[in-house]
Order: sequence, then C-alpha cells, then structure tokens
Amino acid sequence: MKKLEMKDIVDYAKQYGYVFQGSEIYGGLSNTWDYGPLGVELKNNIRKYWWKKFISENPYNYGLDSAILMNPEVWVASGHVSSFTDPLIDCKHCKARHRADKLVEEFSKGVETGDGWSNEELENYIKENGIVCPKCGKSDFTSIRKFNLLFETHQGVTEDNKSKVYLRGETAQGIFVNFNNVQRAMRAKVPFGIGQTGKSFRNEITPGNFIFRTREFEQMELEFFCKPGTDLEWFSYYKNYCMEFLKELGLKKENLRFRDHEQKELSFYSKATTDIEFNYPMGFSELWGIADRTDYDLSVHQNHSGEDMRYLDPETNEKYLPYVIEPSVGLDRLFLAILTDAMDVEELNGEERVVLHLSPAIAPVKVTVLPLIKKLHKDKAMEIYSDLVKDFNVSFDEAGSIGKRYRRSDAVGTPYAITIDEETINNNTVTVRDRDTMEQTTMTITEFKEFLKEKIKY
RNA sequence: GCAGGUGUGGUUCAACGGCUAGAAUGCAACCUUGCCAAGGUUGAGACGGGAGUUCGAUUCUCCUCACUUGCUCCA
Repeated sequence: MKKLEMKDIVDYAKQYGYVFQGSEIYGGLSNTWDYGPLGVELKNNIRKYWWKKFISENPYNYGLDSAILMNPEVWVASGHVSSFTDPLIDCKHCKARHRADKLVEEFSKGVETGDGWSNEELENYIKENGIVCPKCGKSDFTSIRKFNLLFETHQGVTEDNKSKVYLRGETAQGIFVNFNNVQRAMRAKVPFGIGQTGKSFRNEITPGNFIFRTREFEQMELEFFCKPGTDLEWFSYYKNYCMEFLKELGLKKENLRFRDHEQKELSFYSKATTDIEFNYPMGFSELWGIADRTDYDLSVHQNHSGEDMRYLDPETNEKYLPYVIEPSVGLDRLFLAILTDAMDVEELNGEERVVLHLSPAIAPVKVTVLPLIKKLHKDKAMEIYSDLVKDFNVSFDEAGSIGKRYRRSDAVGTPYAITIDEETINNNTVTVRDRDTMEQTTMTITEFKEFLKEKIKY
C-alpha cells in the first residue's frame, strides 16, 4: 500500500465531509479549517474518549473548563507576554530570517542573552562584532522585529489599553490559576491532576500542514500535581499511559515512537520532556508532549499574584509546591493522526476501495442501514433505522447497488452495515457486514444491538 | 514574512485571444437488477478574485487571494 500524501488526506477530508477549508466561498482564510458533519462526530468522539481515560475513569484526576479570556497578568506571570516575543531579524542580502538572540549566542559561545537583552543591545552587539548571516555570510540585517504569539483583543467597547486582553495561548494556565480552588473544593490530596479540553490561540509564524499547525486549535491538557521527588515516576507513568491510549484509539504501533528531548533543547523550566511522535504524511512529528515542569508554573503564579500556592500535606504537615507532570496533546493533531493512520486505498477485484479503518468506538457513524430492494424493504429498513438512532449514530442509504453502498460506507469509516431483506420481515434477522473483513453474518436485530453496544465501548 | 511552483464542475483531466468551455468519475431523479463500485434515460454542476491591454480575455500583463515546496519559527 502506497504512503498517502497530505494532499490525499486533505482531498479525502473535503470530499467526505470531514474537514473543509475555512471561509471557502470568500477565498478562504489562511490556515483555518472547519470540521464537517463527519469531522465533528469524530472529533467529539476523540475528545470524549480522552476525557474518559484521563478524567472520569482516573481516580486521581478532575475536570475543568476555564475561560478563554483571563486576566492579562496570568500571561505576564507565565512568561508568554515577554518571552513569547522572539526577536527576529532578516538578512537583507539573502532574505533568510534568524533569531537575533540565537545569532549572538552562537557567535560567542557562553553568552546568555536570556531575558536581559533589549532589542537595541542585541542589534548593537551584532553590528559591533560583525556577526554574519549563517546562510550567505554577509552582515546586513534589518532591525529586530518582535512577534507576539498571543492574540490580542479588547474587552469592552472602547479600545483603550486598559481593556486589552489576550486569547489564551494554552489551556494549562487556566488550570494553574485554579489549583487552589480545585484542591479545596474537591478535598483533593496530592498526587492529583486537573485536566481540560478547549480552544487555544497562537499567532504561529509558520502554520501549515493542514490541521497540524493552525493558529486556532484545541488542546487536551492534563496537569498532574505530585510531590517533588516522585515526579520522575509519574513522568514515566504518563508516558506509558498516553502511548497506551493512542494504541487503544487504534493507531498502529509502527507509526508511533517516543522521542526524549536532549538536555540542551529542554525549555528552561523543564526537567524532562518526551514527545510521542506520529508518522504523518510529512514524516514523524510531534503528537503528544509529556513534560516534567517542576514547580515552575505554581511558583511563578505564587510570586506574581502573591497568593500562597503551596499544598499542605495533611499527614506530615509539610507545606510545599507540588511538581507538575504535563501530558498535553492537540486534538486537531490527534484527529489528523487518526485519519492518516486509518485511511487506506485497497485493491479489490481490480478496483480501488477507499476505506477508513476507524475503531468502532470513535467512528462517526456506527452502522448504516441498507434496504436490499428499495421497493420491498424500505419500510422495514426505516423502522429499524428509527429504532437504532435512539442508541447509535446511524445512517441510511437506499441509492444504487448494494455493493456501491458498501463502498460508500467503507469510505467514510462506518464499521458495520446491515442489510434488510425478506428474512428481516419474516423473522427479524439482518445480514451484518463487517467493514474490515467484508464478512457477513446473520443475527436478529436484538442480537445486533447487543453486538454493536459491545463493539463501540470506550 | 521571503523565494519558487500551481489555480477550469465535488474530484481527476482537456481545449481555446472569438460559435453554447469538452470528458470521465462522483452527485440527484426515474426505469431495470438485487449481497460487494452492473446497465439505461434524464438532470444539476466550472475558468479563485480584481484591474489592465484588446473590438473581444478562461487564455496575455499586473495586483491580490488560496494552495504547495524550501527557508525562518514552533515557549
């Protein structure tokens, strides 16, 4: 089977109602995508599954849904307002773009530009030392321009500076600022976690690769608070927990791998980070980041807000800032991974069969109801359809030959098709056809409902 | 944001400075068939957007938008 390219995935997604280009009739808007009727079902199912695995099924963890708009001080404390602003300069000669601080650091090994350097200092240092463009070797740069990755907007009807607010750049901060609330309200004992899903916004400089990197995206984040010293244990626990989850979703083992961050690429606050990478059409790339963030987040909020964020251990009467393990995954990315992994173009009797091998638990449509002969079996089929919709997401198809209808249902990832014929009218049995094996079995409607219920269990 | 490439029905492709822009597939309706993309009839459906050159532009030029490849970036 040939490796599918991103274009194949995008075309497929559009054709079958999974993902459309945003604002398409107006020529689109860069890197925005709308989830279609099947896409939203799949996305909801993935989110639901995540919630079950990480929140409701997990005795340690609690859910949360914090606001997208937060007090701007949150983002000052988290460092997003200042350090998210990368000092970028362009080489006037070859048009390459570089980070000014990186140029300086590379030029004079050991010099830490950190937060302390202003744009002017960076520019002057580059000029005085004649630092050259690593690409073309000339020293002819534009002045530094900063890119704030946070979306800004205004609260209230007047656009004065006081009412400036940011769209959240990550859901995690909503969790940290509610640490005390959740701990007290739920009488939670460390270790415990708080998780939430929701939209976040970042002005990425280079979005792209379909829904892999967009400026508006949905995160599913868990912040797990544990006692310092136990953090590495929990870190490795969650590495495995996440990988387990991905396999349960049906992702193929060979398309997944761990990648530990090297010491030098770790963020300044992180003790350890591991990515779970997936083999997307453009190659292996990040799907899930699992990070040991130490007590960085709670301590910056404690310092900036003046609130005590420490946890009082009821057994030892010891007060401490918990360490945080953060498994954070992008829902859109996971969606893309699942679509890529499931999609297959198979050779069948000299014809091509597009089939989406989605696990029944997350498939948008669980079963499609097909009357064998429209005239004779439509009424019975409708009756069964109306009965099934109460419990399942079901579709109905009466157009074209039976084989063609099987193919249509394969193409959108529906795991089962049931055919309604004379037997159904006489003794309530249907022919159940399996998408993956294309095998048929006969069972009663009641048996089928039980069968399906079992198959779609999360 | 920079440099290159590409834009014709839902999809894949064709033609042309000038007659009603052609086909396959898909889609819809009807007839026929009835368990793995059968056949027939009918129908809907396209030159990304704007400006310019021209008697006339889908075609040539410019701008713009989108997609795409590479670079820069990804806390």
